[in-house]
Amino acid sequence: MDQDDFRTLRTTVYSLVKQVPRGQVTTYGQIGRMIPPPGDTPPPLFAKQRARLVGRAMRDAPSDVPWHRVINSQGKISLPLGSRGAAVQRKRLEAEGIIFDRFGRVDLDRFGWQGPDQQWGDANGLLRSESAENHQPRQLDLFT
DNA sequence: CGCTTGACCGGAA
DNA sequence: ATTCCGGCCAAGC
Repeated sequence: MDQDDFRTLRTTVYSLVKQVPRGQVTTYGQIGRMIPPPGDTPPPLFAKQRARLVGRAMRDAPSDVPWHRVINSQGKISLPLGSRGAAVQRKRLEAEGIIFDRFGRVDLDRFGWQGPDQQWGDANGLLRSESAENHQPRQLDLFT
């Protein structure tokens, strides 16, 4: 994983995020799971999340990337509470029709992106099936 | 250089 | 539900 790989990885992240339609959201982890592994990386190792990298990529995303449609696995905005960015993100999402509950959470079952269509995925060499399964994060747990 | 810091995440307690 | 922990990894200091 050298510098070039990293650039490629970031580019992939951006192109993926660009696929998220207006009015829907995705999560850092979901994007992270769709990134193709760099050639020499053993799958088990790669299977680990790269969510943090996605977050970092969003921090300095080009203006044509809808970074605001990426939130955390809890359905919440991840920027520091009360920060400028957090307010902007929420405002943009609400402008797209996304609803926040009183705890600042978005219902991922309702607004969560289902992933790029197979067509696009194939054309862009994305991971499929097991390793890239859409695996929507749950907000409900098994006990309640 | 080494050490700390996050727009993270899932599992365990 | 909430907290904690280990794993992640580029950036900043």
